[in-house]
Amino acid sequence: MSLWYPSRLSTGPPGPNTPITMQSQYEPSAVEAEAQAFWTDRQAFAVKEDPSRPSYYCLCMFPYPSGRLHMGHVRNYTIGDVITRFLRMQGYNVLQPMGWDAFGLPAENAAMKNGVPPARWTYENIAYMKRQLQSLGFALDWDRELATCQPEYYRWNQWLFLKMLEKGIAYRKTGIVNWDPIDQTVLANEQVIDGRGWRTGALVEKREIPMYYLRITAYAPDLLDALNDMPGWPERVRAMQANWIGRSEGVRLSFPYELQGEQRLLSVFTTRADTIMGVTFVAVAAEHPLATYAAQSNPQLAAFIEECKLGTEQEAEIAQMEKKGMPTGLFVKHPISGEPVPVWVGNYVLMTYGEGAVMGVPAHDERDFAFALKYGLPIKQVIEPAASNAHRRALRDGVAQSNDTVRDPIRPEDRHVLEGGIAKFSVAEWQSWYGEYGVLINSGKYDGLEHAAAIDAIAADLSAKGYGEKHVQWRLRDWGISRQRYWGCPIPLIHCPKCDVVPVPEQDLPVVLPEGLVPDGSGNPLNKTPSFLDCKCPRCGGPARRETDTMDTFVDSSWYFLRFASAKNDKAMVDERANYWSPVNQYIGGIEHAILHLLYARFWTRVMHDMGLVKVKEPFQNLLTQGMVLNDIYSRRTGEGAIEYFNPVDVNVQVDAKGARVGATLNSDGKPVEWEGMRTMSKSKNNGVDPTKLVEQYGADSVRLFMMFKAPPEDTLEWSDDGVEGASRFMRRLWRMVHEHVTAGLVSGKVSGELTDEQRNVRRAAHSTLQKVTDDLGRRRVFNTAIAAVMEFMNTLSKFEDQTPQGRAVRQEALEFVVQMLSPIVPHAGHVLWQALGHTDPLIDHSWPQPDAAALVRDSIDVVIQVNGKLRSQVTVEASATEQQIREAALADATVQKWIEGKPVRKVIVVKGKLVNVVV
RNA sequence: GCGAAAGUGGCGGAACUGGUAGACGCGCUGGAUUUAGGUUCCAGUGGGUAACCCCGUGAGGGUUCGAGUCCCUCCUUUCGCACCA
Repeated sequence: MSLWYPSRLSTGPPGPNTPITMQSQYEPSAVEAEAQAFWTDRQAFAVKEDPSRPSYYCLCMFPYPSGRLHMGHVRNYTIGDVITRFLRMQGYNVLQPMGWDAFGLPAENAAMKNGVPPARWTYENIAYMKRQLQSLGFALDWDRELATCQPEYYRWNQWLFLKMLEKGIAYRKTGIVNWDPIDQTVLANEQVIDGRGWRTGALVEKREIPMYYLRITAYAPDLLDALNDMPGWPERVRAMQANWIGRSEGVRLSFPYELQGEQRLLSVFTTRADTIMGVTFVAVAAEHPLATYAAQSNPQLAAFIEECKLGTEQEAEIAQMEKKGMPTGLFVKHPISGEPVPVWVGNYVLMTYGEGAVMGVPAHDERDFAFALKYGLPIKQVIEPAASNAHRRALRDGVAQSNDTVRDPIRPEDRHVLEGGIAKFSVAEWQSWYGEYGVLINSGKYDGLEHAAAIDAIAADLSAKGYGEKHVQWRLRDWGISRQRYWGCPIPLIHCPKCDVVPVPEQDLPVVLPEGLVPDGSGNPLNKTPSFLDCKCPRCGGPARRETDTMDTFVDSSWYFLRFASAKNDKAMVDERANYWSPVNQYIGGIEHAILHLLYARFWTRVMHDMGLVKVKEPFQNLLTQGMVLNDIYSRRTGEGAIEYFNPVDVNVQVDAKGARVGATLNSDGKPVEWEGMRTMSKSKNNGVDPTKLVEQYGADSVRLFMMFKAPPEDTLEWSDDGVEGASRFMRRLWRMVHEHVTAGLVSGKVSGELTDEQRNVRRAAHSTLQKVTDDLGRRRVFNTAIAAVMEFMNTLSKFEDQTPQGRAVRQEALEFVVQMLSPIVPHAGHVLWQALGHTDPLIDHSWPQPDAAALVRDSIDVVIQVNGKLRSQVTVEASATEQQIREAALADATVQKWIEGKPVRKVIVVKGKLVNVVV
């Protein structure tokens, strides 16, 4: 239903100077209803593969259907929509799909709270959130919608998992999980609070259970190398991924020992083999076989090991907890000196990284130092650190000469103190040693060698003895995908008492997850569901039991973008259409996914590529990581340490005469509340903003405009109601400007003939604004500066009052530019204003305008003049002025003369078209 | 702890390639319109100073004719750390 021109789009253009009746008031709800109805009726954003046109795949990370859209979603999808609409106007065949990351823990938590099956909760959330998305006017192809909890989707997880199993990419081994002994259930990390189960408060135990892993480590070198060839990704994301994959070159070496009459080896990996003569102990993980052996005859040690096993597996916590250890009483032999080295159990040694054992060199490693100091272990210096940063870097990079002098050596009197046990030296002294490269001392035949040469020599000797070799170690671990939970994709395996683990045959896929179950917190409900559990062994036909573990939800999100491109194919996981659309040209989502999701998707795509399913290997060509949305937090202490949080809309902020914040009070009682700064919107801090209410109050366009204007896409965005108000004010201003113009009669925007100076200036501003906005939206992908440029131009245009036919033509062209430039951001208003300006073609099908080079030409340029680098004056010169002419004009300027009076001019620097610097 | 990033007016930000610091907006101040509030419009708004000018981009050094931008040291804040998604 159209409120303004019921038949405009079918009856052709009005004649020149036809009086126009346009609603004088901007009513966003009516405008948005009309534009959305128009797009829906035409299925304007459903796209087909068309090899004759350049394709563009613009994708935002699909949401978890948590119940309601939050402002982070709105920001994410608005960025994607602006890019989509801009590129569509540039002539691309643009795919922008949407779906739902529908499996996951929150649905189970909701089920426990409300007794509603996760499936129902999820589908209701999807329905609600879909309406919210539609109200924001995103140019989405809803024909390709998918939810990962649908069997039509997850059957292909299962299918590919079985293929991976065949190829050895998927395999079974044991892994450690958090076990709640009261609820008899496995907990996620976020369900463990201070080492206790979130519901039961029971001390959480670690359990080893069989799980399935995907061999992502086999792809580690390729995943790392390819990062160098991904210019469309932010540097920091590539750096984070590279660190995560963590390639490190070093030496794997072994400490021989005798146990129960047998010769064995204790292996460690180190990047600092040059410090090997400084080893004074070896630490092993609590789970290490040597620790287990020693504990058999040592109850104290056994107790300590149990304590370690209770501890966290989380890297962040391990790194920050107190380093504790206990001697095993066992000794191994130093692989070079043959001297006995004590073996300790350390709570900071991870079984899952490397060999589960580390060599301790207290003099040159911070953690080892802390450990040695605490337990009175010897500290032996074996590296003389280089004095200067430059020299240190040179040593590290292997470019230092071996005869480079080492300045500022440790004084000999400091040295001997260290060799006899607990050191009596200052930590400041010692700190200059650790983590540094230098020249070896106290290392026998290796004395005098520098870092790289020392490692070479030591590795060669170890290799000759069979005690070690150079080795490349990766930090990346294989991807454990088993989850002992209900609401996920079933792992398609069957346990047969006779045949062990048997894959579900391909023709029996999908293994459908029963949707009616309600988890109650005591383990996976699938284990109590015989209709799911009981089955026949596909191999022997005997009674068997179905696997009840489900897959990590990162599996679902590792290939959904390929499925969007192969939507609704019930015969295959993906098809030729995926090759038309992929890679995703622009991927947009939160920085919090910088490592895991993006790395898993890169891995999964490579696996599909290697199986010949898709041509693409690297799934995301360009990546934009949008920042978070923050809001103020207001609170009040309510005695007994309890804190009550108040929503910012209920708070009145007091400011001083300059507008600086001086305090805040609660609207309802007028009493002060405390401002705790700005944080991400959350329920617990009561600082959320409901997108639906905002759309009702201001309209989707104002909300979109505010979010794009407030901050660059990658930065955090601070919510402000005043800011949305400002965006709304701008929309009314835009509306009024077009209204005033068109009610005076329509004119053509084709400008020809002689223009006055003012007309030329306005026209130049219009075209240069268009040039800037095109660059900002396209190459730079920043929207706040594009909007600012349009605002600035509108300030110019509002001062232009020329009502001559020529002046009105200039204004018509300018307003058409404004509406077009803003239309990716405020598409509803754009749609209606475009018609108001007399156009019969819908704006979404109109191509993006091109600036006219002739309109951009300037006759004169303002040149800034500095004297000794300080701004002193300004002159206007002809655009064609030579460097010599600019210099003369600058020196002739009266103000400049005053500043250089009596001083000889030493130098004059001329930056063409911009600036002159006179040095006196 | 390790890894990654960011610090510019009262606030969000702009300055893209080393070249006029503070565009644009919010807030604030004064004025016009209005019965009033709101809306709208006009003017002003980094600090110091009577003024000329001086000082100013987290702190301190450096390179340069010229530094928010490049280099070094330090401080603060935010994000990630493998079962939240």
